[in-house]
Amino acid sequence: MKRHVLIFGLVGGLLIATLQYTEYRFVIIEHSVELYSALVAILFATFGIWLGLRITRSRETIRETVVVREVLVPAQAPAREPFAPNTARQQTLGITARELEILTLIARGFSNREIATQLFVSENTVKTHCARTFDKLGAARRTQAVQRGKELGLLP
Amino acid sequence: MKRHVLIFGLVGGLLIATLQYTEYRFVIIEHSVELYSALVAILFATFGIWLGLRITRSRETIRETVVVREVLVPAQAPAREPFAPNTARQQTLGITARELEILTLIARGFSNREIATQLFVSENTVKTHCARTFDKLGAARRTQAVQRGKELGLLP
DNA sequence: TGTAAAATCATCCGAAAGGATGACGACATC
DNA sequence: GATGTCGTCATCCTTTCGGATGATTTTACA
Repeated sequence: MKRHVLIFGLVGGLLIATLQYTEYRFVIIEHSVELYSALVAILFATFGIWLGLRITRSRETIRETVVVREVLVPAQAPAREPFAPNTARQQTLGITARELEILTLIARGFSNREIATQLFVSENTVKTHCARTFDKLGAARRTQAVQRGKELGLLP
Repeated sequence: MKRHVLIFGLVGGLLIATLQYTEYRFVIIEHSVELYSALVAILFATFGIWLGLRITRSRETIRETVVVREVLVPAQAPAREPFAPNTARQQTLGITARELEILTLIARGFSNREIATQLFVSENTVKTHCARTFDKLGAARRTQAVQRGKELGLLP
């Protein structure tokens, strides 16, 4: 709620500031009353809409809790057929087998250190592979690399 | 909620009062009406956008879950496209809608900062949600959380 | 109206991850 | 033998993550 006031105040302040800045270039106009009325109208129209949406929202939450019961179905991962990575794409991207191997381990949620232990290499090596892979995939983070890998068919 | 109305009205009234007060210190030009209108339009457009985003955000999560339930009824059908998160598992794990929302964004490869920007919250908040989600999933890293989420049918 | 759950935000601190860069050996190929 | 690729390892530095903890606000509900 503090934010509401803050933002409102900000908008107001901005308006005032702008008006003050342009002070010398403006004169009072004859229709200012109508203008202000319009402003107030807009303000309260928006406010009304906001209020309306807010009220109707509480009803939908009730409907939600009613329906909750009828579903308890697990509905889970279908039997996964052996995954075949897209080797063509891998080659066009210039991703080596080792890099894909490490990307797979990243996707399984391992840290660099854990990967290094599993592959019997140093953590620095893993990081190098990571950096190269991220570069080839255009990723900045490992989660992004995993996502890209799945999109490109490199990962299951 | 009643307090919202009060404060909104108060701030609004204050804004109007300020505008009326400064009215006497302004000068006019020929196109002031257009400029004025444009200014007000821009301001309230911005305000409206913020408002709209805020509203849709709150109810989106709710509506989402409702739709999801209807889709989930035909259960074990493999039709892959419309993904239905495993709500039962989500509830047994105590993962809230917001947490799942953030987990989804993590899976898409966004950083905490990016997620914070998208959801209009602070990075600290995202981190809090992350920590809670990781705890509930028994994950130590975000990649691991994503992996667990997919295993449990929370993510596509 | 009071309460409990969610969501929000913050700060401190250490660990993990990432960027940039250089280097070295194994191996294949031309 | 020169060249190129790949895998390996390192250092320095910055950014991002994650853990722990406390606080306030919002929302739903009894």
